[in-house]
Amino acid sequence: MLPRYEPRGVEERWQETWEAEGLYNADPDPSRTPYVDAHPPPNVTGELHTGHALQLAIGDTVIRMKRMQGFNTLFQPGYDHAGISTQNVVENVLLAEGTSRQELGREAFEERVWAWLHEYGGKILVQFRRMGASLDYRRTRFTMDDEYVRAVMHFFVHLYRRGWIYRANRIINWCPHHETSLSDLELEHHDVDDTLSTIRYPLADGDGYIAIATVRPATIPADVAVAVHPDDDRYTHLIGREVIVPWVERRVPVIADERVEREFGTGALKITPGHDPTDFAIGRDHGLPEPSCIGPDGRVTAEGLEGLTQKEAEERILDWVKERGQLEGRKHYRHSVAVCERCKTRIEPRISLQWWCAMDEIKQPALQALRERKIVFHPESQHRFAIDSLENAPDWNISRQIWWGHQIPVWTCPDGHLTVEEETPPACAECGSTELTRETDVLDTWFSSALWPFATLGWPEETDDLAYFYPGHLQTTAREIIRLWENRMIFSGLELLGEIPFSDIVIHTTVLARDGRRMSKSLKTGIDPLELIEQYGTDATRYGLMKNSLTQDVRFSDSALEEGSKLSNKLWNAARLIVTACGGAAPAERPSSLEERWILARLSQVQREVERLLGEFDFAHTMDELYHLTFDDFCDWYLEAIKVRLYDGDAGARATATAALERLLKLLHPVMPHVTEEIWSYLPGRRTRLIVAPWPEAGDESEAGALERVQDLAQMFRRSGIVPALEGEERRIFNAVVKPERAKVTGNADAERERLRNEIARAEAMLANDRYVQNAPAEVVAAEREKLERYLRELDAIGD
RNA sequence: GGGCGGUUAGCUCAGCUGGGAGAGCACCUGCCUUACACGCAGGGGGUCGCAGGUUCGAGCCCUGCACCGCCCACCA
Repeated sequence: MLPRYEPRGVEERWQETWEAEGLYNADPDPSRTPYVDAHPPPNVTGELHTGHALQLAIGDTVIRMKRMQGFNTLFQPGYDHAGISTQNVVENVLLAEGTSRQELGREAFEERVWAWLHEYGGKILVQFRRMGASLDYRRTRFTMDDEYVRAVMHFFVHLYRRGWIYRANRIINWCPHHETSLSDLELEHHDVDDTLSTIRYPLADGDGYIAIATVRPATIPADVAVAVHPDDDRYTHLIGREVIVPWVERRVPVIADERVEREFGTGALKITPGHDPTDFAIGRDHGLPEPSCIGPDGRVTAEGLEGLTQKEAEERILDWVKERGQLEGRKHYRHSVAVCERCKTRIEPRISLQWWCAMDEIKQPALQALRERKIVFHPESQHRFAIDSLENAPDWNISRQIWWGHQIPVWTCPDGHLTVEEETPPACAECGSTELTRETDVLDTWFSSALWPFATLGWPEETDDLAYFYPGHLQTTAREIIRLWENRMIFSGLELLGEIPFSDIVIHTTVLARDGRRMSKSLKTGIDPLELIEQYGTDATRYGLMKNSLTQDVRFSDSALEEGSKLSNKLWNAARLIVTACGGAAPAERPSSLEERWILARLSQVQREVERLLGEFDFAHTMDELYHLTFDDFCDWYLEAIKVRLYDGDAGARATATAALERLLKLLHPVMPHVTEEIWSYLPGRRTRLIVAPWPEAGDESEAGALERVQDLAQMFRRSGIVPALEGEERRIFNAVVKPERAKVTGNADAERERLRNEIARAEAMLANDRYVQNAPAEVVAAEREKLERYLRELDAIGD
């Protein structure tokens, strides 16, 4: 064993061994209790980032503890086809080749995607292995697997037959680059510098004008009205009259609607139902037409402006308006604008025929389960948010006009009858026509994600896996995914299987870049976990990531990983001492001395604490406990105290030391699996791998404080140089650890006496305060008295 | 514009139901003590964002303010 622990090589070796020996495998076994974490499937085109790494560390730590505790653990791996995202990647490849998906056609394009995926996709699972994640890789699922596709089709047909899926023409978010609809949740909002133009619309009867403010003059050709607030005195006399829309010179009415903000702009709003969500809502309520002047590609279609970009059309229209003296002014205006989260193209609100899933009924059981806390969020504060967002969830736009994904299983005959089946039907269900054409839209990626916890287990087939492993337990995810995914898994699970898919949701925090900004590829602020692993090792990276973050988003800091690195090295060297000194001493807890009873009690105490903390998914404090147990208690006190006895060949000390080390390794294994397994392999009499070794029984902890007095006096000795009056075992331990004959004292006795006298004076003053003694709880006062007595005794021990 | 979280040592963060301000890193001092110098021992350093209030006692509770971050949101 080398003096310095070197994770490189060791970690890969154990990762391969564990997997090869089948120790990650989970199979139904009625004699054991399952524990399941269906790990969030990353995008098939993705690469490991810090969020994944943290998520894996958290999930794997819990899974490893549960596995040692005897649960039949299933840590489910897989990846997601990520519709738009993947299509985007492959389209970029095509672009570089000078072609496009339109040129290839749909079938050839899909083949290209598959080909690309076979070559480059799914590599992220290789990176998952480097995090030491004990996923059952045999069970890797992909949301485009044949079985999974069948599950998605089944889900769609199920919802359709329930009457919850319908088709409707509504205004939706349209990405002109991908030429598809997007749900509200797939947008980002960016602040942009824009120009607000004030334009006069002349009254049709030639008597003055009404001025409106707009940031999008290019949509003027599709205006169908001008709206004002019903109580706006400036305009009430104009309601019901008509104005003339510039450029197209069409007469449209002035209407009244409360949704118009009187304070904004001129207080008059041009109504363009075809290109603005608010206008669309107002237009529907007033029964207005819904013309369009912008095509799916974002270019203008209005007469006289065909094929122009919106920018060009805007200039033409503004010139037109200016020539006629109708341009009242233009001013700088900064506001937030929706963009496609994938390509950052500005969203074009557009009326389009889409498939929807009605939410009213399907969400009710989920809301009830959440309100009854059958699912617990960690931290608790996210619980309210989950309920609120589900309560307010609008109908779900589930169709996308892209090519990569699950094609909607709806067929139409020439008469327009719809046939909805899981597999291609032979003929129209209504008229028997065999001339069927399939719906070209695909489903929203999250539609298939919603099935992850049970489609991975074979649903809709009634498999043994499903019966045994469903419902699961743990779910780890980021905050922004709650509405997109968590809520949808919950209502789908309840609807299809009648049970919640998991019991605990850990919302981990966002790790920010070193400078406090968000990690992002485009800003180049990202931190590559593989580089961290290269530098610190997997164990240290796991430790460092979990040490960070609890309630608030936290900046990435290397010092936490360095700490992890030190911990693994410290553990390694402690083991080296015990292994070399004890040789093949069989581990046995037979404490014959105070420090041995103490360390065993401390191990039990910390174990209970770790069990409690991990039960609450409090990872940062778990790291803290383990670090101090290892450094302060195990190494600096216990090992220092028994070192000499180990060298002297004391059989009891050797057996106990080996046993204590075993317990320490077990406590650390869930967090630092590799270094602990490596050390474990050096210990005598090994029967099983540590990964599947039984979690220890926490024992008696009554002597966990037994060394406190010696520790206090040792510190005092180092400050004052005065050897305290200690006897028996306490004297022996003091001499073994502190070595008075060799220790150089840095402080002095006078300073120590001074410190104690000050403490005594403070305590006496507190106890002399009547209001304190009368009002403070009795135990607080009693504790103060004890402290005073202790100070007096210590002062006595070093001589006044 | 809503909702949530934050503001504690030079840096990154802990401080559980109010009871003598903590950790790791960095810094200073002493030690190459035969497990580990990624070590051991000791130390310096903080009006706990600001202003009020409740209390015998406030980092923690209440009110107001100021910054910072995240999520959400149809003022064109």
